[in-house]
Amino acid sequence: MSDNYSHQQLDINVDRLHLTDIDIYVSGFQNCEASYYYGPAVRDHYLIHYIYEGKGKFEVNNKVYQLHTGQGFLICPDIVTYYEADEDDPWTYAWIGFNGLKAESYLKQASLTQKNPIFSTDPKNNSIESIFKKMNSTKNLKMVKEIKLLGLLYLFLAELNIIRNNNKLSNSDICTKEIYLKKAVEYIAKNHYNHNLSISKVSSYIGVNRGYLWSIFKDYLNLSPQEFLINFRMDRASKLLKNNSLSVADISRSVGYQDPLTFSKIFKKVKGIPPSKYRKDL
DNA sequence: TCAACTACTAGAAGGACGTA
DNA sequence: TACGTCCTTCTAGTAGTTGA
Repeated sequence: MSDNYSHQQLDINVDRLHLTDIDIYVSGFQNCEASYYYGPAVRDHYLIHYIYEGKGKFEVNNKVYQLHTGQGFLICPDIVTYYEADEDDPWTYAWIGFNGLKAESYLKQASLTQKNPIFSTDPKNNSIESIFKKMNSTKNLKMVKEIKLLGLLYLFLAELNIIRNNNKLSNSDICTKEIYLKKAVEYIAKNHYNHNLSISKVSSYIGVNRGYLWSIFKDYLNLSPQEFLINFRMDRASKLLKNNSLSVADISRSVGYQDPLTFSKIFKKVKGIPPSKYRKDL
């Protein structure tokens, strides 16, 4: 089973699947020097930059975007990007990095995608800028920093949605296949992966034919439903192995395998080493 | 044309047993 | 307790088909 999956539309990477809707990775602020650049490089999460002032260029997918004050750009996971501050009027920007089960979906609702990574704000009523300023003001906080950033990120996505009139979107605008896929992923993730779950049960729950569900998974994730489920279980098991009070048998039952031997075999196949050795190497 | 389904076959899951 | 090998059962993958 390959670790690298190229996906047609959703860009969901199984290695980075989260059990939460949104996980905040990083946030920051930078007053760049002339011609300061980053890349070409890839990120393992979504990263949004907002330009407070100045100019610069952003390159992705062989396209070059000349950007200025009040604009911003999205970097998607596993996509090579390059950005550089202007020589005469270098930009000052803020950024926030995140990932999660609903990251892709929320960005899409705000019309921010790999193919459409640029956004612009209204200078007369710049609610986006005030949100990023509030994000920057959390830098000295400790316990509540992530919670506050999470709230501000949701607010940013909602504001962007309003700016682009995407709040008029109805469910009928969302592809049926994506709804099936989302329901399947949620069914697996929300406490069904740790039971005796088969792909037939998932397809029955959604109300589509198993073969048809397989083709949807392949189209969007370049994975079969079974591969997705196994990857999800092994990812969860890897996290549980950090807890030394749980035996391998306990963990195998916790991720849906009644037989610890079967679990060990599959874990070794996916991760390359048996669970006991994986724990020792931690 | 494409969403959705059918049916055949390969291979994954898991049980039994042995070993360290 | 954890893992390896062998074997059987049955589930999942997918090419081909249907029908709106």
